[in-house]
Amino acid sequence: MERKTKPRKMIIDCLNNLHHASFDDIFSYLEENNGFNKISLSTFYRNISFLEQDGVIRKVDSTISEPFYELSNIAKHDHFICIKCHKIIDIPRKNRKEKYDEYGNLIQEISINEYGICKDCLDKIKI
Amino acid sequence: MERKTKPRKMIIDCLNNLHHASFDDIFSYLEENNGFNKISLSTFYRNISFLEQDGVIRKVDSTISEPFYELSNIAKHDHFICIKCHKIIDIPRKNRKEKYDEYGNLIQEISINEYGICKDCLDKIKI
DNA sequence: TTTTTATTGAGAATTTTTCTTAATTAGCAT
DNA sequence: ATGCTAATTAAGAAAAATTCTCAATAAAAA
Repeated sequence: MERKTKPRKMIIDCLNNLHHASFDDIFSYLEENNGFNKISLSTFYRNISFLEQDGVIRKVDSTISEPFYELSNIAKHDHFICIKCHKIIDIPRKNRKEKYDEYGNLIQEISINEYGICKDCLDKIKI
Repeated sequence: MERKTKPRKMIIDCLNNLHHASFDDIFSYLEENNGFNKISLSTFYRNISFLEQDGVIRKVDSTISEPFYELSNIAKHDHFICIKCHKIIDIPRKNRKEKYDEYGNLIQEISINEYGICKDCLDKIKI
């Protein structure tokens, strides 16, 4: 049976706050928010994979930076990744359902990453 | 000055043949096609990053399997990845140019991975 | 509260990646 | 062709990342 342990709760807590966080981001968060108790690195590794296998969190790859994690209890969406500030913005996705492409392959899931310059960075440049 | 050394030529040779290959795939290829000479692991690591930095090869991430490499001297395209046989199929891409999204972010590049069941696997299931 | 058993923490063990250095070799000049 | 020079290699050492082991702990059930 799966138990709601402190490390697991803190990882979820972290992602509820940060929304997108790399492995190291999450680990730092746990260290900072765990008072004087230590969080064991091996426990951390174990739980990241555990939560990932379990479908609680989701790993997203990025060409320009570390892979990051997000909670998967939210609607599927695409990601805009700013090449200047590395901010990640969730982009709502139109409802896509399974369909066959023109070659006869059945597309069940699509993952889209958009790379570019976010509005904030554009504004800074213009000023 | 950059030299066309044997290891580098063989990596490119490998990708010319296999089109998509993981780190291990490429290393195995080099071992098998290098006669009695050994290829050093450190040299291999060095050259994979070298060729990647240099823009000769490109790394593509996949949720369901190891990241794979491909030559980058071919037109940009999307990828269909079969969740059954893990085959990767290049999908031609309509010409996409820079554009602003509805939030004011400038999209310069899009990476699309499609996951599903390829035609070959579908055919096998149907029979 | 007590019992049961999944989970933790700490460090050892393993695996992956990078670094170091003498020997080699690709490409240029002769 | 032959020799020169600097980039590159092979091999192993070193460092970094990940997994494993197991006694101690703590969540959930009784």
